[in-house]
Amino acid sequence: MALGDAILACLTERPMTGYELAKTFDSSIGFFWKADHQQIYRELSKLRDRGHIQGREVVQSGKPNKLVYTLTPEGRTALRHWAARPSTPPSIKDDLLVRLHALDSIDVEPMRTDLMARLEHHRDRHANYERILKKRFPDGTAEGRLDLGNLLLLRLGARHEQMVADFCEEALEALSATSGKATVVPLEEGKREKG
Amino acid sequence: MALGDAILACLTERPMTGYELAKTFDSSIGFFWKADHQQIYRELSKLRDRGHIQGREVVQSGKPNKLVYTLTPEGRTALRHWAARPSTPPSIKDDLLVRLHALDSIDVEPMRTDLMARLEHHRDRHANYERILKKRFPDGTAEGRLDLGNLLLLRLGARHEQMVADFCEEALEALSATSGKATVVPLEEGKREKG
DNA sequence: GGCGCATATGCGTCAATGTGCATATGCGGT
DNA sequence: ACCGCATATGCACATTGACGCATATGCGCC
Repeated sequence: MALGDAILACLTERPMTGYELAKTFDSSIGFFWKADHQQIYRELSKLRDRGHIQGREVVQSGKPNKLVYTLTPEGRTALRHWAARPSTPPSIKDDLLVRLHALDSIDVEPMRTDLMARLEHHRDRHANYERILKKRFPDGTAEGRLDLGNLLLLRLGARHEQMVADFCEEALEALSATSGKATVVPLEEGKREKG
Repeated sequence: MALGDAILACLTERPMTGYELAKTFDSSIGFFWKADHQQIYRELSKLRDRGHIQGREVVQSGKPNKLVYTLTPEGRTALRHWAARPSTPPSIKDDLLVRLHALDSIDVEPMRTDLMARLEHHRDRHANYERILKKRFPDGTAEGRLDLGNLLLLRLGARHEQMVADFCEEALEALSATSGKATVVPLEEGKREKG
């Protein structure tokens, strides 16, 4: 039940609707955690049933009415209880790693293409973190406890992306050295499976 | 369908039984990917139904007979097809990050305890990666394509653990500076929820 | 002789997650 | 008039994952 707690954590900042939460999960927290709107609405219903959050309907014209969710005292307590439990270190579970493990049984060219795309992706995200860091923490220090948490969060994100980007570069270099050496028969076009 | 492909990737090395795969997922690949034996057996059944792997029963005395699974040509092709698709960058999804985001609504002491445990955990893993690297790649270079993949894999693992460990240290330092400042009422004993 | 352990495979259930589809409406473009 | 888009919420289904439990047997320990 981690997504529920992530939502509670978001609601400590300010009351939000499911729609807003979905957008939040598309930016700030969402850099670390992916969740689409259905997942969030479902979790919101559960949290409401448990009494951890309270919904207040706001009538709107031209748009559907919205439900603004607020943390209840029970919700705050639940969040604190959850945060007091030891965390479980997550595993990485990146397709890239599995492919590396079977590197001599797969085709190098798609792997190189993928590594290049990933390199760009992680560089973009890194730049994004750095941009936000410069904007929110120009002098690299935080004042309150909330700010401290977000500063640390952004720093971790930046470092992580930096590290993965470096890794992609290194892997590409290493692959260049052996490229075309033991390449298997190319895949026939039109036979590739899709996601 | 990523676990299935991870299993196919493992079977490129050598034929294995479900039991052996479970142990593999507890060590080498398992550093990045957690899967218990039930999950693996279920996935093996699916892969067998698809014709990606072939089971050969080996009669044993004293122990239950074992099923040694081998990659079929179809399985190899499926793995190559899968590896030719672009990978999706995974999200981090670490409880620690959620807690940091809500840092001013939770208790610091359990957070510090947790960070210390995590620091130890990631240091241990880092040491483990370094140990394996020194043993398998004493001069830091790989010969074949398979070795190259594993070298890169271990290097990524080592760097990742190093980075997270550094982060834990930094977070602990930063928390020390503010500790006891805005601490909320401590949780009552016996009221903590469990996993 | 009973207990736990390693070997070896598997079922059942539930929570978490992912994907597609449904509904309702105003606004701006073609 | 119709289409797509942003706003706003939600159901249904399938897959994946986590957890407990079941079965079968030989071996060493106390």
